[in-house]
Amino acid sequence: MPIDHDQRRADLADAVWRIVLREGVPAASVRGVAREAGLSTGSVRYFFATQDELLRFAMREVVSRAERRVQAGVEWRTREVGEGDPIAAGVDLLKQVLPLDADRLTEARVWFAFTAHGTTDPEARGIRQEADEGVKGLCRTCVSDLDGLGLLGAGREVDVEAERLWALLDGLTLHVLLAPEPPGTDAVAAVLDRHLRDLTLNT
Amino acid sequence: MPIDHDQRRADLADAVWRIVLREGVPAASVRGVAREAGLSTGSVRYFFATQDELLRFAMREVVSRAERRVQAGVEWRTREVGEGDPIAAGVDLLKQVLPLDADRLTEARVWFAFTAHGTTDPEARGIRQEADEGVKGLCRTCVSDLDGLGLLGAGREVDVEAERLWALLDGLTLHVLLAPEPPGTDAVAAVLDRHLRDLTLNT
DNA sequence: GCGAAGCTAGCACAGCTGTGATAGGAGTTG
DNA sequence: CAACTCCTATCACAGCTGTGCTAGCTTCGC
Repeated sequence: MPIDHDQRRADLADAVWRIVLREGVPAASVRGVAREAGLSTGSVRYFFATQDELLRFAMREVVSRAERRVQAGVEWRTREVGEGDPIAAGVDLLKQVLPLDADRLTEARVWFAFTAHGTTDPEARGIRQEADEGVKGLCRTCVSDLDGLGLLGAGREVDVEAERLWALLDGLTLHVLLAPEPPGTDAVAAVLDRHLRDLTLNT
Repeated sequence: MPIDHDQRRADLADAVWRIVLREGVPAASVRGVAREAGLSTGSVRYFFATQDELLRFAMREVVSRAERRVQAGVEWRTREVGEGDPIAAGVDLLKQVLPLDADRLTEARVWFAFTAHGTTDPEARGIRQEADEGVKGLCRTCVSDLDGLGLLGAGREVDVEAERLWALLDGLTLHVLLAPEPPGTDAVAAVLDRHLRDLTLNT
């Protein structure tokens, strides 16, 4: 019975994650990952010809997981928007990409590490930018939904507000990751709520 | 005539910066830095006993430069606040910590690389957090100045707004660093201006 | 039984790493 | 002149790195 390649690759990506979390991207050597996964370097290199390939796969895995979560959130959201509170709907959607529970915190940490690694590796940089487009789109959706409902304050432009909301979102993520005592879920949600509510005010 | 130690250490920090910019923190090996600075590893290690010491010094150098710049900005600002436009004064002050010219862009890149490295090295993490306190304080100053002038919108809390402004600032920095076509100075200033102006609106 | 995949483990190579230790060349001071 | 400090360069050690290569193991299809 042959081995499930996808499963193996996912397991190896998992091993990469664990090492990245403990010791950072540079420590994710082929030998280290092999040890972490309980395999030999030869086996690892049977599934990933080169180290870069392995690392990039592990990085893309972050995007995949986040995408699945957001996808589910979007469907759930369409109901909520219809039910009346578009602000709360926006907050709930944006919270999906913030590291507010253990799993997403792990993802965000790994993601951040790879982002920094992207300063060196152009392909990693590309993956980051691709994912960023998605998040940016999410922010734009929130703003233009408000606009569509006639709730966007007078004198506000969708472009500027989307950009601002996006920056706020990434800033919040950064602070949850780096602060000595990270803001709690409620605090983050409050900031988000306040921001979206401000978008309804006339300038 | 003996050598100026401070100057030498600064030169070595400079060499570290150049390597970090080109190839990332992990590439800043003792040998590499020595080569970059035109010295031998022995010489480097005469001024920095260990690699960590060298790296941490290079990281602190970012903070030193930024602090000098902001310090100057603060004095310049007190005049401006008095002259009447506290919003513009706030924008000008906050722009000091954003990577809006070549020098500050360089600093920010290096800083970001070290921040990520801080996930591994606790001392680097500490340096980041210390500097973050400064930036956070800057944001708080902007908000509470508005409050002091009676310009803060009704129903707004200084704490929440400072936190939000800080997140926005860090998010903007991140985007300037990572975006494929970074927002221009004007766009960033516009976002900042819009944000500060919003703070004067009643909720 | 036999061969052919699919997968694993291990070795070898060349090159890098941080750091300890030591020898030598300047320049100043006695 | 000698002794001294300051600074530099170099060698050595042990250990890590990515990757090429090969031998052996299972498990399948015939």
